[in-house]
Amino acid sequence: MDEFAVQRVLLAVDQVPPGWVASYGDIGAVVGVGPRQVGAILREHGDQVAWWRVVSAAGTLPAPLAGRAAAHWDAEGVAHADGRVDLSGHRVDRVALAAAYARAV
DNA sequence: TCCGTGACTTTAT
DNA sequence: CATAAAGCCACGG
Repeated sequence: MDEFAVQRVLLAVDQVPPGWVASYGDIGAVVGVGPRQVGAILREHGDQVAWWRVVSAAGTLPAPLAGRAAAHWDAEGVAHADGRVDLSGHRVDRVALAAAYARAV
């Protein structure tokens, strides 16, 4: 396991503000790892960050996770239906995320 | 080193 | 909207 990649991914997820979401691809592009690796990292260290703010490009998450994320989405005002987030109005700008990440490093 | 696997993505049917 | 296919990258056997 590449611990440096883990740290970068967790830090990037930390830059997603409440009420907003990013896709695995967004996070991966910012920290320089493949989207699949982002998922693998969140699977093991997701409990340390706001994992519900990271969803697939289609706005979905595996069934069990979508169920638990729903409460957070409601609490933060993220529009969603049938376990699927509405990315049209809550997806963070990839450039802004990269900038926030750069400041946080 | 080859191969299967996965919280993925994009394009084409 | 549902499938399929190909690309993707790191990990473990």
